[in-house]
Amino acid sequence: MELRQLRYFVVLAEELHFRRAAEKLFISTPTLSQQIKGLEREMGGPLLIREPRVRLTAAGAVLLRTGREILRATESAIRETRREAGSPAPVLRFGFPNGVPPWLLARIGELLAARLPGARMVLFAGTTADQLRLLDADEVDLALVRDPVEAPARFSRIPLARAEFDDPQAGYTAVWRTASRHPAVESLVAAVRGGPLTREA
Amino acid sequence: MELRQLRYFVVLAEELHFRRAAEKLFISTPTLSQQIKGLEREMGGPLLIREPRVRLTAAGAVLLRTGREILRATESAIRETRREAGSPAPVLRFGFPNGVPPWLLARIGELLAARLPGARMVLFAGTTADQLRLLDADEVDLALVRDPVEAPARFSRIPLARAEFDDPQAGYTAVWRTASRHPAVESLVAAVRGGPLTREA
DNA sequence: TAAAAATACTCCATAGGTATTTTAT
DNA sequence: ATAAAATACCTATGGAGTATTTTTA
Repeated sequence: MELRQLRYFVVLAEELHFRRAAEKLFISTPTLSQQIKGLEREMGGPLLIREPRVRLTAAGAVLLRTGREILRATESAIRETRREAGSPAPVLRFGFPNGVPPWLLARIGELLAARLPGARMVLFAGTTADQLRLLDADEVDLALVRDPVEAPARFSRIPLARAEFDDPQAGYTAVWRTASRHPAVESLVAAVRGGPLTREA
Repeated sequence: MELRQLRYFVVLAEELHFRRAAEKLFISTPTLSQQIKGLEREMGGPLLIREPRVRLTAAGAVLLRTGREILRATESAIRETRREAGSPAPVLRFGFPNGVPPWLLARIGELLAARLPGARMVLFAGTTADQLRLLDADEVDLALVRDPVEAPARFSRIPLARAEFDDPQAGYTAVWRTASRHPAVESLVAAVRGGPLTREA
């Protein structure tokens, strides 16, 4: 068992819906299916009944209870260890364009909290042009910009989400200074790496 | 943070020696180094002082305490969930040749316990020829045989350890029926996959 | 100079993706 | 007809290996 599987399972057990859970986790449904199957094999039986509606089995209920406990303990361990290491709770200065879908900001906040317990986000709204200027001036650590982006080489980027309701072509890309070693930036990029999230409406 | 990193760190914190810890974990020292470094990056500071002797930092001590707690909670969660799933504690019927180094049996037992809490091993000693016969008769699930092995196609195999003190050429290979879906066999093979363990005397 | 940990690289298992099928409402 | 989950297949990240260097008793 790995914590990743447990994080996935707990979200799925709360949502009781593969697609919604996968969206919350910034992964695809097949990936979620696959990871849950792996967990079920290790547990020696199904954790969820899939029909007619997704619901927990007795074993699933046990793993939800104990799993939450483990995740809570993990966050607390990270927080305590970081504090003892003299590492201050990281603050992510985060720029975003006007009109960004609120759910996207919320998801980013949740991801950050799960990876770096105690971390804080400071938000800066502004146009895409503003974002790049703030990045350059080192006034934000990470910026969300609307596609298409032309980012100079000193910036790194990763596609984050495509907002279909807005414009089929318009998506959002996270941009940061390549030189940045900000732990929250690293965590977020690691968490999101691999796949843009698509969410309708 | 993943449980794998925590398992590695706890063993390392107990051994206070990279090579010995790596052996216990059936991995190489560079792999251990790399995983511990990843953990240290996430914690924002060193967990161990490496010179002149490996010892814990204050942050490392915190992570050792909390990490043990998390691993204990994880084992308990697995055991409870498996019980609720109606999955009986798996019993691994394990054949081994006379003269196998005792530390190898002990390591295999530890690995099994970590992956499948509550699992039991039933041991069968005998010659290599005995082992293959027992496998064929489905009287053992997994057998350790001395190299070189000629195993028919219906058997799968994975190199486990090379006993250098015995004969530079002599190693041990784990063999099981390819058709076997025994959870303990799968767990052990997953745990060991990737690398033979070499241990002197 | 021996032993321990870290680097430098290479490799591959598997987490994760897209496309498609199956199943149930 | 539609939506949800699973399946099939492919890609590529990063865990793990071997070989080598650095460092310190």
